[in-house]
Amino acid sequence: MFMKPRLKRSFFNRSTLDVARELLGQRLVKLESNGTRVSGRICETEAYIGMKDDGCHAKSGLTHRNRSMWGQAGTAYVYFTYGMHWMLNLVTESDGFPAAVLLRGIIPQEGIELIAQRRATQPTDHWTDGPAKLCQALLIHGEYDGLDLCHPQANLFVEQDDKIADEFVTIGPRVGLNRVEEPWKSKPWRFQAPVELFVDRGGRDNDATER
DNA sequence: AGCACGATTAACT
DNA sequence: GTTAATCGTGCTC
Repeated sequence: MFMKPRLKRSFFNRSTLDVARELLGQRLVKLESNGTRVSGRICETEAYIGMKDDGCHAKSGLTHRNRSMWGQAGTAYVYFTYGMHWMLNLVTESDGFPAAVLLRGIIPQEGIELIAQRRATQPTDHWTDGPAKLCQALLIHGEYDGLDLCHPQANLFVEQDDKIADEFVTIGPRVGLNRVEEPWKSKPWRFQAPVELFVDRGGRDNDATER
């Protein structure tokens, strides 16, 4: 099994909307300390863009909590919310401009046994279909805030994988922004790819197990 | 110093 | 569809 290249900083150092769209289909990988790969293909993202965006944490200016958003593209912005949940964002655009893409869902690919353990109380379909759920599955927490995913030795990164064609991408408003004002509340900055697109159609060793 | 609330999840009626 | 869980953060007094 050959390894695909990791996404470079030039991928993240672009318009946040482009990055959010293009991340669909790409593979989020966590390398555990024993070398085990736990990964999934990204199927849902949201863009948060600058201090004017009322839905973006950067709206309140630079604080201890949100400082990672001002970092260079490819930096992780991991924050804690609701007293119990961690969320993973990937910082975009130029160094000094606060913007990031929230990863809201992945389709499990590798390390399934570990994911099953970490998400043991929930059915397969709901292992990684939410921003806090995927952080549970990959054990991503505050120590990852500020991590450079483009550093050659980072144990968390995004690997190149097959793109998702435009015809399959659903674009709509971001979710969970209850008290956010218009026009920000309704900006179509959420990108989704359907789960069916990621099912393994076999073709290699598992033809016999299909059908 | 106090307080309202959150880029959510899981359990429950 | 409704709601408890659970606490750091940012804003007001």
